[in-house]
Amino acid sequence: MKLVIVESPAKAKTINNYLGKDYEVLASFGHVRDLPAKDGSVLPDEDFAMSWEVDAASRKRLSDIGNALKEADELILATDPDREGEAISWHVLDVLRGKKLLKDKPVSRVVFNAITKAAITEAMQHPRQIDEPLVDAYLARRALDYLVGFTLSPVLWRKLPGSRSAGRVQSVALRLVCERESEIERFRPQEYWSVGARLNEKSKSFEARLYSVDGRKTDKLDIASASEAEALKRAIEAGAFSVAAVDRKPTRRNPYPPFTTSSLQQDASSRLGFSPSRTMQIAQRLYEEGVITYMRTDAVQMAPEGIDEARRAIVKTFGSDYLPEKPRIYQTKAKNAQEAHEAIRPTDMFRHPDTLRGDADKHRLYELIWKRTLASQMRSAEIERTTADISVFATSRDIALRAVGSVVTFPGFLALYGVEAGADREDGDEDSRELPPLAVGDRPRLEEALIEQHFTQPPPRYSEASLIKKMEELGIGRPSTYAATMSVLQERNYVRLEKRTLIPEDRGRIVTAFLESFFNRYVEYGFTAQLEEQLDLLSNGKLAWKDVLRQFWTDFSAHVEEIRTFAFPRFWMP
DNA sequence: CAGTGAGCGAGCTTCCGCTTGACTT
Repeated sequence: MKLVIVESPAKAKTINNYLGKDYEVLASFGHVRDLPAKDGSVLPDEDFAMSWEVDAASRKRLSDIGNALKEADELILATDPDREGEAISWHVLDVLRGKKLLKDKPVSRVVFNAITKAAITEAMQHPRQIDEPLVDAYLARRALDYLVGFTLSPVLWRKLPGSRSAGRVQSVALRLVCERESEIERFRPQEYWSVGARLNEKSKSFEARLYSVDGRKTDKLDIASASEAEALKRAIEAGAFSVAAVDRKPTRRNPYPPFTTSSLQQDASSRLGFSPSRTMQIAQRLYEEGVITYMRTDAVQMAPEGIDEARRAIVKTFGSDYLPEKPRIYQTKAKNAQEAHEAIRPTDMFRHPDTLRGDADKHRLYELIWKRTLASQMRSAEIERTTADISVFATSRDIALRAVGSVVTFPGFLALYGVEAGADREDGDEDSRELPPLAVGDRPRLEEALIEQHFTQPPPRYSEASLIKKMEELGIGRPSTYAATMSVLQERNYVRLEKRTLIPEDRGRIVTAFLESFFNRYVEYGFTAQLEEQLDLLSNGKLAWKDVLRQFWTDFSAHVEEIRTFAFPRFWMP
């Protein structure tokens, strides 16, 4: 019998089915050990010695694994194919060796990117050993996070009473919220006017907007006062109209890629009103029931089986007109993506949402995943976009208007997964606006000249979901921790959630101001990205992990000492 | 003499990332 170790029990169950009787698959339930949450867990002065501690729950798991190992003649470590996965294998192996349970039994490491029979069978034929440089990169990451957090936090306690914590991830997330708030406070709304006309041709009304005045194209903010707008309105009212040019252009809109953790959290937030943590709780249940693939992922790729099933489901549901000739392949754009899993998708595309039993939230989330997955493989929507240039003549000014309309000539994926209003383009409403059939030389008549006052708007506050999206873009945090980071910022009273937007508390803003002033390097938006570059070199064997840590610690500790002993003026203390 | 209050010292907080139950409500 061969003993296989993976991290999650649901994954263990699936793999057990694929591998059959000669194997026993057990779950480690995540990292089996961690640094104790107290001082001295990493000792820079003792060559960065790290002390590991097995918690009570893991102790039980490890003894189960140990007992199974007694009956087994081989150990196969099959945790995720990324840095943290390699570390889990290393931790498990290190504990088993420490207990002298391994004897002389062979140990190997296998990795697969999708939990499918083909991928696992293939992986089993290519075993390797633990990737030590990758484990080293984990050790450097783990130690650095500990040293930053457990050094900066006490400095904060001392200098800013009431503050609670700082860290590589949470402090940057907090900074994003605070900087956005400052932008909003600095923002001065600017007045501008839109000018246009409601015209009529062949008994059908349509709207045209001001395009140019005296031969110069007008920009959004060009008409800044009521008097200018009214002058233009009078000129339009006095004029006559002629269609000078009509341009019809077919365009297409492509579907979105399948869900990652971050994009699922965003869409569940905007379309269903779920918080990221609620989304993850529901997704976890769907995963445990075997209904969806793993929900903590940064990959947009689907296993070939998934793509194939989606394509067959499209034909069955919509007919072959909705199926593109070739499968769509998506590329991950997120920085720092590890792509240890595939995208989040239904495990069975023929499991229609309406057949899913269970509560309403589960049904709604599954329906969103099902639709997004299916849509991601459907044909593009085809849209005919018409642009009509209309000159205004017989009036005091040289004015041109432009009318834009578009008609969906083939819905494609839009039949299933609509584009959210205002989601990614300002002129989104024009997608559905239809123009009458216009031809050059037509003389539409004026129904009404239109002017309207507007003010520019400040940037919006972040929601939990949009902050996570931003963090993902910066490569900060991981799918397994996005929701947790949102909770930390609130528990520390650094931010509060109001109408699903994040508002920084005074305490959060003071902490951010302090960190920006005295530890700017460590809360820069690119700090994690720079760290990741070093970790890449490390995992390629081009750097030694202790050298990376030593370089970091030399600068960091000297700087901390300087700030820690600096006598702040009394007024600093709140 | 009892109550008050100044002053002192001890103990506590804290990171990120991987994973579920075992808790309570």
